[in-house]
Amino acid sequence: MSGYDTVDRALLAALARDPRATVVALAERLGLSRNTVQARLARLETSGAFLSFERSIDPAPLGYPLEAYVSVHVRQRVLAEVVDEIARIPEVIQAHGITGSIDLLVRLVCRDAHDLFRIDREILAIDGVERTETSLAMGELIPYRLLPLLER
Amino acid sequence: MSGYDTVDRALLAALARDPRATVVALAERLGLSRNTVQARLARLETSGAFLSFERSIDPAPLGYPLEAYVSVHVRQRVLAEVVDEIARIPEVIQAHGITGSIDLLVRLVCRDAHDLFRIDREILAIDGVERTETSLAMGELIPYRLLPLLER
DNA sequence: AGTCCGTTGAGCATGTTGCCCAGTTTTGGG
DNA sequence: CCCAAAACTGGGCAACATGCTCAACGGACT
Repeated sequence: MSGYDTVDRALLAALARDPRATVVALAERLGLSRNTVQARLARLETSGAFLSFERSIDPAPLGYPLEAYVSVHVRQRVLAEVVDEIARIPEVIQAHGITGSIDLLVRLVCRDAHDLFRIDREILAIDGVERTETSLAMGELIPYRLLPLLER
Repeated sequence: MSGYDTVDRALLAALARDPRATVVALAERLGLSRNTVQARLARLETSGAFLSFERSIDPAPLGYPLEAYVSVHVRQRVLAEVVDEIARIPEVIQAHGITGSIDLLVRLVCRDAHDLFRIDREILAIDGVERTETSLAMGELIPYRLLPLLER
């Protein structure tokens, strides 16, 4: 299942470098035939190698320049319900269940600090939420990247 | 600068729903002329509305099914150096400087729990790192999304 | 030997892209 | 209120990429 061979990784790396690259361009860059690249790309696509395109849209120009992580402690029994409630908040863009003392790590974007407080209160008001801990992301010190992993 | 009008947001939403949609398809879906859509798309692109394509590549099939967040406490003076060192670890896919007691929130992927421990030790060994707190992401309870924000 | 799989080169119809232009509508400032 | 700038529209066009098919070649494995 996990089996990507060297060619697949090279293809993904080339794509990561230049997402707009045409199939023919990728083919000659990798020294492969256009047919091969097309087949492999199709296989990668259907095998689910690509995530939603939403991840590539920058929330900042939309008016949400700030990103924050909110750790949410939840009464275990009602975790599912709490998640449902949190999912209703549009500013929440992702949430992970995590190990450790914290139950939920919620990732959200907001317009400003005031906005963040509002959303935080909204989460706190949810039944089953015991405590939250909000951390404002000040800067992306290491910008999202996958190339180091692809190039190994 | 932040100014996206209704049409831009609709365009982005349509794109988020169907990333492979052709320009003509988007045009008729929005009831606009192909020329307009093409112009707006070009403007969005050059204005930096889109982030790197790497974000749309799933690390899991690459052999890294696990994701983890590591909170890193750093001696303030050497923050930059610590970030440089952490950036050398290929499994690190992102890092934010955040407010609160924690200095650095590092996001990484790994092959398994053993792998995670190894990387954690690697971070701990960096000069200037005082303490780390590792949380394994158990599941994406709310999958990454931007549509709720686009649709308002 | 025989079979399967990935690759290659070729070809072809179709659709999309990127660009041009002129005319019309909408927008915002004076 | 009017004018000018900006945005939108419809049309057209050449170049190109796509998706698909086919036959042929090599390597790996039974």
